[in-house]
Amino acid sequence: MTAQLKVGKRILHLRNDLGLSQEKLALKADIDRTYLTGVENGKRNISIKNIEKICKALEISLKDFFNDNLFDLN
Amino acid sequence: MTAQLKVGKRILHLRNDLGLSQEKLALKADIDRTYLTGVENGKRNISIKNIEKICKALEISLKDFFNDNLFDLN
DNA sequence: TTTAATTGTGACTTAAAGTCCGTTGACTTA
DNA sequence: TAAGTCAACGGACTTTAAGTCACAATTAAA
Repeated sequence: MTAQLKVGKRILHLRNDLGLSQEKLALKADIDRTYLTGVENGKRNISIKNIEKICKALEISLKDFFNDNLFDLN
Repeated sequence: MTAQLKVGKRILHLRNDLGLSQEKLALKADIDRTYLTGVENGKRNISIKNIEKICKALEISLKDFFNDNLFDLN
């Protein structure tokens, strides 16, 4: 699994926890809804700036965002 | 402090722990030497793919890379 | 079973990422 | 003082992520 897909899965999971639609989250993060779709599906090689934007909208630190088994070695 | 700068500081710190020069690490990570300089100095908005490349070269997981006070909530 | 909300896709432009060439200055050691 | 390593920087490129759009497809709910 690529890193992009891991990031996408993580965002999807956290977004569902908050009960937000892609559109609501995209608005909150000030990014395009269809871009967020691409990120969640691992189609976009997202940058640290946009990861940070999304983390802020998800109300989570970068530390906690990556603190998941997904991001363990292999 | 921007997320880019935090990433740069983290890479620098881990690189020094391993006693590697920028050039050695860049070679190991298969990225450009001058690009790594920019990343370490917080001038580059690095993507998740390249963060992963550098983490592999630093022999650390993404989870551990971001498991640092730098990446706590403000 | 139509309507409405939500998510996914392809294609595109443009702004920036990333590479490759080199130079410079600081520091170290022979 | 010459030679080497290292980090930072710059110009000129090529490649790719960011960002947007119209529309299709899926799901929920009425």
